[in-house]
Amino acid sequence: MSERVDNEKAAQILEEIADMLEIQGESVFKVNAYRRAAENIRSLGRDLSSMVQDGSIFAVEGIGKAIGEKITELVTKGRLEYYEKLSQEVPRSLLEILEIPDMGPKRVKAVWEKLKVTTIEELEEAAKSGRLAELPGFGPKSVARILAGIEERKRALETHRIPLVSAWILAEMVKEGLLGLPGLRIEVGGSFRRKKETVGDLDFLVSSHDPEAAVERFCSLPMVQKVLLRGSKKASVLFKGSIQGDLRVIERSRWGTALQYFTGSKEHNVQMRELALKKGFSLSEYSFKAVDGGDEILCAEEEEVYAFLGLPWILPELREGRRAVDEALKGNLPNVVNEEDLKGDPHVHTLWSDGFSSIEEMVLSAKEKGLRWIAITDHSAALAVAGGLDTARLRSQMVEIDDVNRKQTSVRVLKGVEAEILADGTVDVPGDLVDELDIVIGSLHLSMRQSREEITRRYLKAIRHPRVHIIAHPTGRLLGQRQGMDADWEVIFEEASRTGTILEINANPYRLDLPDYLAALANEKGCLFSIGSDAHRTSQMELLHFGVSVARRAWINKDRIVNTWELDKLLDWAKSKHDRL
DNA sequence: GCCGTTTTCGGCCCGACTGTTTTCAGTCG
Ligand SMILES: Nc1nc2c(ncn2[C@H]2C[C@H](O)[C@@H](COP(=O)(O)OP(=O)(O)OP(=O)(O)O)O2)c(=O)[nH]1
Ligand SMILES: [Mg+2]
Ligand SMILES: [Mg+2]
Ligand SMILES: [Zn+2]
Repeated sequence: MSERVDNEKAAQILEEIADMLEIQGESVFKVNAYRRAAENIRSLGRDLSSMVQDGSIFAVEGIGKAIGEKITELVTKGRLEYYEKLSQEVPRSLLEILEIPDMGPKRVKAVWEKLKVTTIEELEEAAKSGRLAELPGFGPKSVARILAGIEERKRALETHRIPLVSAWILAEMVKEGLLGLPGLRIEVGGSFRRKKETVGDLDFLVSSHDPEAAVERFCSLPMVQKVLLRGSKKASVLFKGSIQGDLRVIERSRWGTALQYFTGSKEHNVQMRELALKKGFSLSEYSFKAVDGGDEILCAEEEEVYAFLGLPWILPELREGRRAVDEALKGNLPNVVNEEDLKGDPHVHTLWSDGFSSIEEMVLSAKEKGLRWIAITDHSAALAVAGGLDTARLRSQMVEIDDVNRKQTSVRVLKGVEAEILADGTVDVPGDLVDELDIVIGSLHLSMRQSREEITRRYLKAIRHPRVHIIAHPTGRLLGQRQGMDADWEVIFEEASRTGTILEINANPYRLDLPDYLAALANEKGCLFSIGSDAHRTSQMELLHFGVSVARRAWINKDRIVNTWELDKLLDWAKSKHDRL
């Protein structure tokens, strides 16, 4: 019996194949082809199995005949002979050694062949016994670095990616610590600037009149646990908490090319550099250099880099993979949403259920943010654990909302509910009051461990409900804590699109749900979106921008996001749902 | 292994830092 191979699993297998091939000494281009295919599969919203069925898998960038056939075998049979054969040849534990800093494929191959080392424990033993230092290319210093890497790995248990919001706090501390450098310009690049939901490290780009001092200050920041590497132009450190920090120092006149480089993604950089080569220039973080040895062109701002290649400036959130340059050349970049475009927040909790702020406090917070309306959407009765409101309490809440709306008019308060989608797909909408509700959110907190088929059926039923306007946090994932539910998202999104049921991008930074890659699929299916703070206290309304980032990363045009609509349009849209069924 | 408004074969981004090396390979960003 074999398990269903989902996209993530398939991507992992392709990455393992890449690692194993690389250890065997295969061509880096072949190895990169597997890595690129894996990366592209991760960004697919559609299930591989359905793409194998209709053959569209072969149309995915970076997937040709060989890899396409392997994926086909993998998802139809649940196993892949080529992978199993490779796994026989290359011990799996060698792939763990690859995770030790400074242990790349060449060195892993060397210790395996010459010292018969296949595990981290054996590597540690070989290092301590002095055998490792005798290998060509190794010496006392590299052995010490490797041992330190092994120790750090034991200490940190898991070197994992951290949520964007946690990185934010650390980044602010680092920036503060560098204040006062002469002529300082600083920006966080990498996945942080691209607003990826998690970041693997923090990448700081700095220019200063005193570059040496910049490196020095960075390496001696109080939150630095260890300096991993330090030169005149860059440094890498391990912050306390085992998150890595990379610093790159650059002349102000080269800021544009440097920021473009350090923002990535790697694939985007490669594509930019390939495009430059086609135009006869070699692009690096320093400049464009004419390949024929002619002039060097410096770019002080990022816009100039893109302009030089005939491209509009590309938003960092769009710079994943190789899509952005292709679409930019065709003039197909999305008209993305900005936080200022949001006129309201359609998902807010209060003291009435499991929130910690009153309706009035939430209104005040919304007003400060410049919002013109919010929807109070406390939980429905079925979610008793979260203090769900029965009909009587909901009626009382409505009285309070009317009252708040009378007292002030700057923020219009909508009457809503976050209604539980029950195990059989019926929605816990309070029948008596349904005509008085402006907005009904349907969401699922109970029986989340049902099968893929059952979850899909539940959502389809909820989407077909004439009163359910928004489906909130569809996958139910909690970053770093809980995997999202499995469901046939393609079918769900098609039905949401057909019925005009709005899909939420939950802006809570531990949810970000829909996640970017699924929101992108829903966008292709023509769905509408709402960005909801799901605030349970006033301060959480400040988190809306995380949802904005997800929407941008999903290439959604702002007119598909209902927060940007005039309120009347949204209310009309909600009222007319039965016409679209 | 993938890919192609100059290609179906011959390319595939470019540079910093480290340690070990007598001139550069390996790793990483
Ligand atoms: N041209 C080029 N640029 C690279 C390469 N590797 C990394 N970069 C650039 C682009 C990356 O966004 C940036 C920072 O590298 P990181 O390894 O920190 O990656 P990134 O921040 O994108 O993702 P992360 O969340 O840290 O794993 O450096 C490369 O091989 N070539
Ligand atoms: Mg990074
Ligand atoms: Mg980095
Ligand atoms: Zn909620």
